[in-house]
Amino acid sequence: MTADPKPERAARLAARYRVAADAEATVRAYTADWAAFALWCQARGVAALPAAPELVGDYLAELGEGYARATLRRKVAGIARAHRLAGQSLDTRHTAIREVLRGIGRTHGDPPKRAQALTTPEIQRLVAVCEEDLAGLRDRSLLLLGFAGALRRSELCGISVENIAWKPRGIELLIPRSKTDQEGEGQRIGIPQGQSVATCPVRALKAWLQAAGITRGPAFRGVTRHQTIRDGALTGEALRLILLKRAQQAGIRATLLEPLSPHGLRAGFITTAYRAGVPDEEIMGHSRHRSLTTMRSYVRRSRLGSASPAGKVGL
DNA sequence: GTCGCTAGGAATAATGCAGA
DNA sequence: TCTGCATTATTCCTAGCGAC
Repeated sequence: MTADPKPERAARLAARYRVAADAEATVRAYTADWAAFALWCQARGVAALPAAPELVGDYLAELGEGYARATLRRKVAGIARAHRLAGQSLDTRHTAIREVLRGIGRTHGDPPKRAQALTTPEIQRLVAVCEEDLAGLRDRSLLLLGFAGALRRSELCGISVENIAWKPRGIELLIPRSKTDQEGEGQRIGIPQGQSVATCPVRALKAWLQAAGITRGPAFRGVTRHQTIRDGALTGEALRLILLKRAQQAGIRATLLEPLSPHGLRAGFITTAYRAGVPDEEIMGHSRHRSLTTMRSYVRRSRLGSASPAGKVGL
């Protein structure tokens, strides 16, 4: 009797889908975390699998002074993940792990760095330094669309011409996949025309696409200094470098706790919308936040400005 | 050699969810 | 409602590439 090939195929498919279940970034991070822990165990002549919570606690304590608590937490998740894959278990809530993490946080904890919120005045300054050549048109469009759409850098770089629906009063943008849409169901946001021609994201996008002759594929691409357009989409890192360059030209400076990054476009939109009195649910609908708490973390930052209660007590 | 990127790795922030 | 956890995206840094 020959074996039925179907179960074999099903097993292969299942294995392939198990691999695809986690994002590439997660797999990369967890693999590195596990490799580092295994090496540490090997150097001490102890087994990494299964690891006792006390051993993981010792590992964290040794790493403690060099890493942020967020990183240590992820390392624990990576080690636990390796245990699950091997059919073992690691109690990440064991006091030997939890108390070490808490202790490291209390002893060496630094305030987390957050992207500097780039609000309308900063956007105007950034846009003003963009020239009328191809790179300038592209950068202006990138900055305005990223801000107006409250887009993450991956979403901004991932926009293709096919995802843009031109409407009489603006555009409708289809975000095919995002951090909060892992299944790729797609989310649509509307970007209306701006009141000022100089800062209108819709006009800026149209100007860039027309000048670059882009009619399909990635909307935002590399531009060489000789004004030729590359084929592929810009990477997130390229976007960050572009923002840093424009910020330097515009005299916008980063601070130690609030560095400049493309995420500042998103943070800036939320901050500006909140200051303008836009209701929470409308902001969340546009920024595609599912959690009010997360969205409000941006709102708290905005209160550092004139809207802070501390600014209203007559000091 | 310079510019404008891309690629890759390590570290860290952002995010949503489950459970207390 | 708050907190902690797990997951994922982003940041930062460095090296390298291709076009001029």
